[in-house]
Amino acid sequence: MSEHSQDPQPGVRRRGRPRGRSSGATRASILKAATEEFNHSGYEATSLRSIARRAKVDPALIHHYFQDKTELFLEVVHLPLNPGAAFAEALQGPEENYGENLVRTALRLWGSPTIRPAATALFRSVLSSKAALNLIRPFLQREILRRISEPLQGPDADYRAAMAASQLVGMIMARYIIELEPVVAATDEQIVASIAPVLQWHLTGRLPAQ
Amino acid sequence: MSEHSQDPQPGVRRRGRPRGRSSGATRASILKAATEEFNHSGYEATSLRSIARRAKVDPALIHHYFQDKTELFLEVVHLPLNPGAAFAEALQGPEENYGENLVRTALRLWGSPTIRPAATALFRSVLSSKAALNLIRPFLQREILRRISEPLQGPDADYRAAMAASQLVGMIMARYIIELEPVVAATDEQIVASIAPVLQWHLTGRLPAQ
DNA sequence: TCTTTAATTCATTACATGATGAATAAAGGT
DNA sequence: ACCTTTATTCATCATGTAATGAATTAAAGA
Repeated sequence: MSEHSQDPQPGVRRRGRPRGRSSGATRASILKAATEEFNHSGYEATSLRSIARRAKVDPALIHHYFQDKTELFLEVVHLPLNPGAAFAEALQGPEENYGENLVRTALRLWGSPTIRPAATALFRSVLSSKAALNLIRPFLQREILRRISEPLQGPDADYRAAMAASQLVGMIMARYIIELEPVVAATDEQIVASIAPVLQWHLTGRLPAQ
Repeated sequence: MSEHSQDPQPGVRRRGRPRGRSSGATRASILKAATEEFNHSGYEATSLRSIARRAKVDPALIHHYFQDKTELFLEVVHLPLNPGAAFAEALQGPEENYGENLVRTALRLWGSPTIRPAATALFRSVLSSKAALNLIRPFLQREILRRISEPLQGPDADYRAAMAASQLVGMIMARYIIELEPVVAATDEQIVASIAPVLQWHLTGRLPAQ
């Protein structure tokens, strides 16, 4: 008889549409759970089931909202990410500010609690396989590096932009992916003080005027 | 009748021990195939079957030589890798050479065809999941960063060592993992010229004397 | 020559995964 | 009141995975 009682067993949802629940909420909670899981384990090692578990939802429900795993992943990383524009903006002012503007832009992007998990998820997943990397390398070249090298002059502008990017990427890795203690603990201003001159050096071959 | 003929069907090996084949050879070829696969796809996305396929061997044979997947992976990355000692050696001479010595050490390590695939395999696999990262972060702190910060003075030695490491890691990523065209094409000397002053700056807060 | 040991493939197990197609229950429109 | 749409779980499938235990063949040792 107790199975005919209608008290909702906690944690287990009854089959069928629940009372007064608007669609957007669970869809968003699936996206949130997916972001966290992809961020933690990368694309390959994340299973739809682990996402469903985290979102407290049946795995099949994910397929109701998203066609398949890759579509879900793309939505996770596409939503908040448009770094190209941000970096282009960083290179507006006078040349001697490029370095500082770039670090500050990166720190601002990764400082945002909506952008950071998506961005690190993308990082993790892309770095974990050559195949995934080949997919986004053109985007990287075109959308990021191109914009950085554009305002530079000289035949090796591409090389210098890439070297600057390498320091930026290294800093992001150290602080947000590897999470090296001293880099995590440092203030944004310390990071700027360390990194801006380096970017300036890579980009222009000169040091910032002090 | 043709199935009773004894001409060896090419590509398919007969069951049982083959003629005149010494153990070490296939074991080594499995290791080589594993290195390549782990390097290409990272730990998670690499299957024992894909390794077996590449080594032209039955999957079960892998278990004959290696207990399980993780043991195989550990052997792939443990064999050629002892970067701690190499970096410690780089910090022997006078302080004004630290930067240059460090880049050259990194370039030499990654230049070796036996070290490079194992090292990038480790990179890929470790970066792709927080769990894997937590496993080797202590090693990283103790074996690498500690050695870099040791000869430095000042209260923020750990921070400066970490920042230097961030530029090193960024360069390695750009050149060997992401494979940005201009960085791949650059000569070792160009890289040294770009990176050594940066490391020097991070480590000592000063630029190299020119 | 006989026996043991090693190298190999084959057959199978147990399980996780992504995906699909119901079934069920409520909401919303007519 | 009906019908359609939507949100949800359930049952199930096909596939791929790591792993294990034979079976088979040859080498090595006695």
